[in-house]
Amino acid sequence: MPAVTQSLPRRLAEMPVLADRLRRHARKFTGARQAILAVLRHDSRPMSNKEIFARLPGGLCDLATIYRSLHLLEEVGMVKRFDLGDGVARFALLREDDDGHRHHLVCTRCAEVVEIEECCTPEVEKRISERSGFKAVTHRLEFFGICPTCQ
Amino acid sequence: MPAVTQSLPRRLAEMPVLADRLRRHARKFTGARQAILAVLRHDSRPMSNKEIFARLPGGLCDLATIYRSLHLLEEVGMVKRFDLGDGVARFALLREDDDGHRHHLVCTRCAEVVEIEECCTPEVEKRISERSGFKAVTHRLEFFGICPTCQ
DNA sequence: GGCAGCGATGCAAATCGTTTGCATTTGGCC
DNA sequence: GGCCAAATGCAAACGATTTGCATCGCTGCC
Ligand SMILES: [Mn+2]
Ligand SMILES: [Mn+2]
Ligand SMILES: [Zn+2]
Ligand SMILES: [Zn+2]
Repeated sequence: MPAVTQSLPRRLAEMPVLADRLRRHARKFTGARQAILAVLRHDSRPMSNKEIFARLPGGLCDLATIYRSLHLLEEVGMVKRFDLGDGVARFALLREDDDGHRHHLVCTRCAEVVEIEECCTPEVEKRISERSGFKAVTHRLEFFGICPTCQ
Repeated sequence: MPAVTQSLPRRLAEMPVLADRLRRHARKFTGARQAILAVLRHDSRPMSNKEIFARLPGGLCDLATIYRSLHLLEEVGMVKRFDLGDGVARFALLREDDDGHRHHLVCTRCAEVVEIEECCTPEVEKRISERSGFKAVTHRLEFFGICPTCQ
């Protein structure tokens, strides 16, 4: 049980609100999507397609549908994609006013994931942009280590 | 032509020295490995297996051999693996006294890669370790943006 | 509430990067 | 030169993700 400051539990949107966000984008609120959103709402830890699939009531939908749904949810800004360095995409629900920028600490033994509150690069990003001539500079930062349990 | 400060050209080991580093680990200095190291020595930008393969004199070795060779070179600390976020592993030669810790700025349009000199997290890493109880904390940090050419 | 139409889904096959089994070759060392 | 473990070629296997296509089911509209 890592002692890191977890970000405060953000109030998660109710299902009808999520349905609305989808319809606003001319997307359907299907059974599969409802179930996927329910899973993501239940646990804020970034989850892979397979993890989500495994938590769905048996055979509710095909794995391909999960992949397609998460793409769509990412497009409309309802989920954020994370790359924790193991070649598997993970997703977490986003509040409507959240850009999802955040970082994690991942145990390299058991893959436990802890959200990190720091973002060390507010001004660094600007400095890099100025020096390089690159525009729209963003960053991806993840920490790795061995969790207390695995030590 | 990005204006970013490229890291100073580090003196690269001569081929015989590289051969030696391999033999010291009881590994053979084969034709394939010699060619792969030559490619990496010629261009310090992190390169994928396929990129290296493409620069090798026609059919000098199989792609599988490149994969195996890079694993081995990584094991003995002669190359460093980078993950620039596109699902393809890239590798760069390491000097004997270099741990290879560095960061990059990647153009999301044309994939141009620029090495970044900053590492914003010397003390952050320690703070995170203390707060989380995780040991051996490291980090991976990459920047993304749109290069001058692609803007 | 019923309907048409477009978006969504299931299923299977395809992709892509990477790994691996196995028979064969080769570099390093005496 | 010869031995032998290490290295290689080739093709098949893999795991994550994507896609083609026929079918199905939300939604907006009447
Ligand atoms: Mn940040
Ligand atoms: Mn760093
Ligand atoms: Zn752990
Ligand atoms: Zn570019």
